[in-house]
Amino acid sequence: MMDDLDRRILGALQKNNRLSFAELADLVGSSAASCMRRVNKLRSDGVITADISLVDPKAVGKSLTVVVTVELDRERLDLVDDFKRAMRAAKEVTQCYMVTGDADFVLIVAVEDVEAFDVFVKTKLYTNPNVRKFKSMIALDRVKFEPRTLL
Amino acid sequence: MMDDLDRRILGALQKNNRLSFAELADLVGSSAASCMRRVNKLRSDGVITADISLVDPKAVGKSLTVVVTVELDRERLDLVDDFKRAMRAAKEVTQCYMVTGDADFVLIVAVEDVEAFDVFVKTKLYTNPNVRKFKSMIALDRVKFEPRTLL
DNA sequence: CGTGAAATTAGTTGACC
DNA sequence: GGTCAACTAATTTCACG
Repeated sequence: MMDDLDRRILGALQKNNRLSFAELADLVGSSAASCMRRVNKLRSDGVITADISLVDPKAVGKSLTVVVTVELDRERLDLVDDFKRAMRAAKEVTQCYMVTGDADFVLIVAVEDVEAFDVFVKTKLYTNPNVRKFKSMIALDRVKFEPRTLL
Repeated sequence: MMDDLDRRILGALQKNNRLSFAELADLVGSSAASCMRRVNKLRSDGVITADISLVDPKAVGKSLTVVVTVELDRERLDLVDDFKRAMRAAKEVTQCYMVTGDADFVLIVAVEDVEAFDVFVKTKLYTNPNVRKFKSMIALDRVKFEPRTLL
């Protein structure tokens, strides 16, 4: 299973995955060889799901982030699955959570501008017969974005 | 500024940043040298904000994701800044958006379990005098998580 | 699990078209 | 911007303790 050293390694790689194994070993207090073995295993085991660059949305013209809460008409299992599929396929949707509470789904939508958001709403939400209502909250500030899962 | 080749490079690196420049060049239809120059510039220009590993939350015991909407008491600028600072400092908060609409802030909180979420709520929200109310929506399914900013 | 050494591959720099 | 060559640094494999 996973020990504390693995957790420290994951903590470091979630901040920076371009460290050399020597640098990583230094950070977590181990040896480069051990770090390499562990990191490779973490990748093949699917603990590390991807290694990616994060891009500043504004720098690439996606200056509008919108948080959308969605209520489905009724929560029949096949309708829910349909909606999930649609959200996975929607390029504007960077994150989608199925939730309990006031809403059924929460979306994080990244688009160029309000026109592009309008297009998204009209083509992906209004046209979906399962969507009963939705609320849009436009992000004024992306205060924090650290897609980490442990410290 | 940024041309189409830069955008293709960013698109590729947002899926996988462990490609060699030769592989990257192949993918985007350019040369390794050109890719290296561009990627280094994209990093130094802050277009690429970070290079990180994504970790499966369940694999490391953070099986609970909660979307929290927060309303502040009044939106005085100093209070807003205080709240932002607190959220940036809160290890449980992986994302924080300041928004318009029904809420003032939307948080994505990642914790081990409901007890840990309870601790978060009590120490970071209830004790904050600026927080008027908040609503928690527990994620039943992390349908999509692609922290990309362009396709 | 850690070390060190050898082989391989990738990153980096500079000269050139 | 592309190509090539040369150098440096990192990854990978292996033998060993």
